[in-house]
Order: sequence, then structure tokens, then C-alpha cells
Amino acid sequence: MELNDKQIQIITEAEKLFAENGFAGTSVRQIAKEAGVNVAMISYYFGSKERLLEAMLIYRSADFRMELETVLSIENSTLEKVDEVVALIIRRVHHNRRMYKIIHFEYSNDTRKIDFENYINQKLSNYKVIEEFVIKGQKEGVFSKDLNIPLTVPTILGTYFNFYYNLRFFEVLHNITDEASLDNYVHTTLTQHIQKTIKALLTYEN
Amino acid sequence: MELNDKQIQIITEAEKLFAENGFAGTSVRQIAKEAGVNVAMISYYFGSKERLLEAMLIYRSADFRMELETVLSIENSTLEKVDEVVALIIRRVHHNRRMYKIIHFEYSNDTRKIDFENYINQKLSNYKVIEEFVIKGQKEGVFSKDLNIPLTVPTILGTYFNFYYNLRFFEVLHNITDEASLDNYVHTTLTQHIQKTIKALLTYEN
DNA sequence: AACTAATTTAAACAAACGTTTAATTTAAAC
DNA sequence: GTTTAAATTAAACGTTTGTTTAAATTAGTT
Repeated sequence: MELNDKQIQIITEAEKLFAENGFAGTSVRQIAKEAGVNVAMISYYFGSKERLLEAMLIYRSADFRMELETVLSIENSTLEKVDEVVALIIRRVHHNRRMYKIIHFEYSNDTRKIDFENYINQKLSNYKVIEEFVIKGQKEGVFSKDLNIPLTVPTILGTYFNFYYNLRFFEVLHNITDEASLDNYVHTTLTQHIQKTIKALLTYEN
Repeated sequence: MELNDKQIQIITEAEKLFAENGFAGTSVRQIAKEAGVNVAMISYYFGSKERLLEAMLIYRSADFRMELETVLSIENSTLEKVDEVVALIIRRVHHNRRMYKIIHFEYSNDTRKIDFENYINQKLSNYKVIEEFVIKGQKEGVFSKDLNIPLTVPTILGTYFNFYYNLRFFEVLHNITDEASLDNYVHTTLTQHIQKTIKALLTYEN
């Protein structure tokens, strides 16, 4: 699937609108208007509104596993690697937060006929890399033996997204006024909080 | 705002449908059909689809602060209180997960003209109770001094909701087949994971 | 039994929806 | 310059949307 400039333009605007107003809450006429193209172009290029979303998911979820393995291959202490992995994950999901919002919402929806197989396979593949890293850390004696490894990932992602989904609540408390101050807060304070949480959890002994 | 049986019936069905298909993805005709009433009854009782949602938010978010203060007033060690508070929060959000899903998606939406003031005030009020408890624990020397208190709540809620939003991913890994096994998993394994995470975070020293 | 108010109904409303059509413009190939 | 294919357009298609209407039914009061 090679996408031309106009298709990427449509996907980019659709992503913003889907994340803002939901899939059902966004009309193809809105997308066309924002992308500066005729309504018919969406059917012409993607076939339907549903298949436009599928094209978006594939376009946005490339290369994550590779980045993960690169970070883990760098010479670092196990606890430093935890910091690096958490920072990478937050950087990734913050950059693609709009796509994730759409997934969180549409994935639990049975009636919509969207294909999430690609997303699920990527997620499983990424999880396997993390699981391997944690087990290795346990064998080294750095991490606690008594851990629910599959649930460590929701703790990382969940903290970020619960912050993001309640942004209008937190921006008052943390003086977040624009996109730049949001990026800064996420990549400093929020990332540090999650890094500390995960290190504490992985090393905690009752 | 006193609600009669038929209004509660409409709210209950609307909650399911909004959580499943989104606010925009649900039609008043669907709600009416599921609730077994005529379409016009929704306008008759609530005025509009938007005001039906507002009535739902108020109906669902009563009494939380009181429950929180009751749990904290019971004679327990500080760390036992952490477990109790986490268990209460998870019980609450799991029971009202559909409403929270709607909020997460509609709250960041500027175009929808829904009044979230009630929700925000409740959230702020609940946060104040938790903040006070954490500061007290710090003065006792049980909790670490270096804590981002506002971000502890997203860690609790976020872990739960990231699990819930990826349920179809986790149910394969954790053998969750029906509502009963989901409830059981949430109130045992997931709750324990979050309790451990929060205790680890609150007591972690670099 | 008669009257009043609350509830419920089927039908109608205009507006917006995703998609298709057929005609036109642009670009590429020869 | 002609031909062929790709891109773009405005208009139309049949549905569905949230809400309103006015008539019919039910319940409560006297």
C-alpha cells in the first residue's frame, strides 16, 4: 500500500477529526473540507469511510517493534533500560495519541466492521519483547519474582491516556496552555512519574 | 431532579449504547427501541439527546466522595488504607465503566455542547480527599516525600481503563470469557496489581 | 361519571449522512 | 497533436438523523 501526498493529507485530517469527534461523529464532508478535496475523493481513494480508518491504522503503526529492540540493545543497566523503554513508549503514544484514542473507542465496538488484526498483531509482538526483557531482569535478580507482567504495559499506557483523556482537568492544575507546554509536560514530568512508578513496581518486595 | 422508572430505564439503555457505539453513533430510535418506549419520549422527558447524557452523568456520579471518606475513617494502617482506597476506586469505576468511557471520549470534544461541570467538580472534590490522605502519610514518614500526587490517580484509573479498552486483547491472555469472569478478574488480580503498584510508588525512594 | 392533566403514539419535518453517477478537467504516453 | 488513463467535480441517490406535531390513550381528581 503506497500512499500519495493527497491520500496522506486525507488521513491526517481524518485522524484529527476522528479523535476529536469520533468516527461516527465525523462526516466525510468534514474530512474532505479540511483536507481541501472533493467528497468523492474519499470513496475514490479508499473505497469507504471504514477503509480510510483501516489505512490510517496501518500507516501509523509501523516500526514500533524495531525501535523497542534498538533501545533494549544499547549497553545500559537494567534499570536504565526501564527508563529508556518507558520514555520511548510515551514518546510514541503521545505522538500517535489521536490514533490510539480512535482505537480505544472503536476496538470495543462490535457493530463497526473495521479490521483490527494488524493492530493486535503489532501489540502482541511488542508485548513479547517487553516480556522477554522483564523475565531477563528477574533472572538477574533486579526485578521482583512476583509480577503480573502483562499488566505492566497497561500501567504505562493507562497513566498516560488517563492524563490525556482528562487533559482539560489537568491543564488547570499543571499550567498547560498550548501544544508546546503539553509536549514539555509529557516528556518531562509525566514521563518521570511513569518511570518511577514502573521501577518501583518492578523492584517492589512485599 | 427526581427520575421515574421509565427515565431510569431510558438512561440505562442509553448508557449501554453510548459506551458501545459512542454518543454520535447511537440514534435516539435505537435507545427508544432498547428501552421499549416511543422515540418522542426522549424529547418529552429529557428535552434532547444531549440533555439525556447530562442527566446520566448526574445520576451516575453521586455519593463517591462520601464512600471515600468512610473508607479513610476506618481504623487501619496507612498502607492498609491505600489498599482499601484502591479497591474502592476500582469497584466504583468498574461498575460505572460505561459512563466513564463516554466521558473520556466526549469530554475532550469541543464541538459537543454538553455540560461537564458537575463531573469536574466531583472529580476535584474527590482528589482533594486523596491529596490530604497522601500528605498525611508523608508527614507520618510512611510515604516518600518526592511524589507527584495529582498523577497517582491517573495511574490507578489509567491501569484499569487501559485494561478495559483493550479487553478483547487481554481476555485471550487471561481466560476472561463472560461478565462474571471479568468481574472476578478485575476485583482480584487487577485490583491486586494496582494496589501493589500504588504502594510501591508511594513508598519508593530513589 | 365528568373533567383535567400526564403520558404515549404514529406521522411528518427538514437536515445531514455515505456513496454513486456521469460529465469534465488534468496529466502522461506516443 | 491525438489518444488514453487518472483525477476531480457538482449533482443526485436513497437512508437515517434529532426533533416536533397533533391526535389518542391512560391515570388521577373531583
